[in-house]
Amino acid sequence: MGRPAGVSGADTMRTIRKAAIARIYRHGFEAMNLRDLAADANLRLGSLYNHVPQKQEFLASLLEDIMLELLQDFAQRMTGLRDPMERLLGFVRFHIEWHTARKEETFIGNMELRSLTPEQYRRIIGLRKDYEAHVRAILSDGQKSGLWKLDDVRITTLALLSLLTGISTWYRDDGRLRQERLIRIYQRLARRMLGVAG
Amino acid sequence: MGRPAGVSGADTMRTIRKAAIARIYRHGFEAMNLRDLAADANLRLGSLYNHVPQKQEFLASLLEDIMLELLQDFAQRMTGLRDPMERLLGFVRFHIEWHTARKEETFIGNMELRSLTPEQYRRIIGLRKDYEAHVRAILSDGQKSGLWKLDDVRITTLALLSLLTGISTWYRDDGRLRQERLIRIYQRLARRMLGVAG
Amino acid sequence: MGRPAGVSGADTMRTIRKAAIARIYRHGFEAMNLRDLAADANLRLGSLYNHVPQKQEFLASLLEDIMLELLQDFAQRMTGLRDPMERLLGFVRFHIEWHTARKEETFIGNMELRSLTPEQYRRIIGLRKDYEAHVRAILSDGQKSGLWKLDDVRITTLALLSLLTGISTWYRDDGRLRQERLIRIYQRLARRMLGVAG
Amino acid sequence: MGRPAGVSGADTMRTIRKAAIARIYRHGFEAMNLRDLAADANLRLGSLYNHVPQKQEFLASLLEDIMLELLQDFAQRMTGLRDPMERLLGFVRFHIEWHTARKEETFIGNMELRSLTPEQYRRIIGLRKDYEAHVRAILSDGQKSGLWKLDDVRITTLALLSLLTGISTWYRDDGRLRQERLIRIYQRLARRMLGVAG
DNA sequence: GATGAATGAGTGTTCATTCAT
DNA sequence: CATGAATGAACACTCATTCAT
Repeated sequence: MGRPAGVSGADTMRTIRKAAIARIYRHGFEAMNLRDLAADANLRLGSLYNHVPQKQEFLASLLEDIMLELLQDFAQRMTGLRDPMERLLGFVRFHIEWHTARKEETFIGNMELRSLTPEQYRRIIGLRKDYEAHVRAILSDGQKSGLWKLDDVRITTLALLSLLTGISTWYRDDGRLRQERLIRIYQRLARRMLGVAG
Repeated sequence: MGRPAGVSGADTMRTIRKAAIARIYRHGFEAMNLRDLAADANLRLGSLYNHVPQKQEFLASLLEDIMLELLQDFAQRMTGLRDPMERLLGFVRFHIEWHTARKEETFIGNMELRSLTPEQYRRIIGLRKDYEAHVRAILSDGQKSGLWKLDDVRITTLALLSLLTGISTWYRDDGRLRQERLIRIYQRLARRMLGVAG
Repeated sequence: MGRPAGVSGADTMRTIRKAAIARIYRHGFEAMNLRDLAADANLRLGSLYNHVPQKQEFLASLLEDIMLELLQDFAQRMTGLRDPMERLLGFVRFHIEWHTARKEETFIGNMELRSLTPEQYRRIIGLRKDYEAHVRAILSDGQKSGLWKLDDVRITTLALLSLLTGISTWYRDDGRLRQERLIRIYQRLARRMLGVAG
Repeated sequence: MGRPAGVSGADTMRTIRKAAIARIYRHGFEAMNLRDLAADANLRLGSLYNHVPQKQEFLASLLEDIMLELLQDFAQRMTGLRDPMERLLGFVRFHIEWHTARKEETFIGNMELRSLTPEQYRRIIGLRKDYEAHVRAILSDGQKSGLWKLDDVRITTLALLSLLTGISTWYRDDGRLRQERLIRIYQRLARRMLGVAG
């Protein structure tokens, strides 16, 4: 009943988060019950609460972490890129790589916002807006420097994000398209959409 | 107690469906409880079952109806259009009009598939594929007739659908953009994305 | 599973309240679990919630009803009595009769105040103060009319109430003292305590 | 982690008991959870068990200690008093002093008996009876020596105890009455109640 | 002696579903 | 058709207790 040998809290936590993401991805947050989640982490239900506060707050922290990681990885990838075109292509590549490698995370990051309390919703949606703002900055800079001429930068940002994020709804690792090819196709679609010869 | 004057069964049914769609839209199917739904239709919980089968089957029928209406409206709108470019622009207009006018329906049509049983899932997803096939046919025909030259028709179909459907995640009736302008912008984005001068 | 023949909601409610009072009396509110309470009323746990809102709110409503009944019965009994001495003796009789006939109710009415939320506490304690005020009025009137001469009316009120209410902690229906004799003894103690020859 | 400097086991124990008494006083034994209790003593839950046996047994030992202290302090105070009247007044003073100085202890000593196991109950209630017996002896001796003439010594003992113990339900250290005055008032009430001119 | 972690047995509460009236 | 009431299965969450470290 006490602590088994060689078990660290941080490890357990990681296992729980992974399992939660998988479960939420498959059937949604509401449909995930904590008994099963505990079982995934080789715990009894009660033990889960040594790691997780409340189901509801757990979701928020999960989504927040996902968004923070996304932002951080994005920042790192964009480091050093100046030219808007270069940044555009870099962004497309990054977004697809992230959204295919972290398919489950991004999916629930988009779907489960409605399961948040209003307060939590504001917290997470803020991070989302940050990401959006970075993308908008790229389009805006390209617009200013005459690289492309858009009807509406704001709308085009949202359109571009929808276009790319949509991938996560059908992408399968074992699908017929190698990821590299997928990136090339979407980079071209993006360039064209902005009216740059592709 | 008998039926209150002036209330017909079909009306009640419509009220229930509307209320269900609104509730599912806001917080998801799992989070909709039937007592509240009944209240929306001015019924007590027990009475709901005079109109609705099982919660689960109710969802399936809701989604099916939505998809059938979408397909039917689409077919009607496309009638008489031959030229792929004309069809493309018509489709963009139709899709946006439908997805903004029926924002809640389309949203749950995309989100709640995972709440279906496998059997129901197959049933509904089939209709979805039909819609997709119609769109793919447009792109394919344009490709054959040399109107545009796409890397991958299948992928581009999905991309186009994501692009357009994404609108329903942020569109607000009272937003700054009139719908007509939105359609124009997206028609241009679509044309450009296919590599047709916009 | 539906409603059994000949069962009325009001009857069930009465049964539940009675059972709850008995259970709370014996082991306290916290120790009363709703599964057992339901069983006392021949219900399954879920059915209890057709009659009871929340455990917490149920307690408050129980205590409130007890206090309201006490006040009402008190008012009725005091009707027509003017002379402070008559009222004093009438009050002693009433209080003992009520607190022995309704031993369980009064006991939990005194004990379970601490299980209330602050809000509920204020609600109930207000009624209690009303009862106290009625008793104080008797002592005060007697003081004014020179029937007795007390050091402190307020304190004596509390003392008198403690004196009488204490009975409910040891009184047993099958005890050696007939109730009538008990009343006589306490009436004498009360008169004496106020300094009136007994 | 080792023991922090300057903290002895006995101190910790005292802190825990104090905290327990305060918590039980406020919301009852059942409502006191050990995690919070540990926190009060600056401990984590697990560490509590280095000091405290079982929750249940802890309560019994708490109540027993309280009763033992009461008895011991009572015996000490009564030492040397012979005359029943002197003993009566001495008892009233002692009881009030103890029950106001140790308000929390006496309160839970009266309230939490029902949370004991039958075995523990017998153990504690025995001590209570001892105290009662001492008080009864005073009344009985006074009766024999003709100091007062009571209808029923046993009942009057209980009445006297209720009268005095009731103070602990409303007494506040910062209240309007100085303790000395309170004692005088109650000594008078007691004398009068026994029919001795006050 | 202190701590983090695990555990099992509850415990209140929700909810879809059924059915006599 | 509407309704009140019953039911079982689930569910999130709590808590006393234990024990390797």
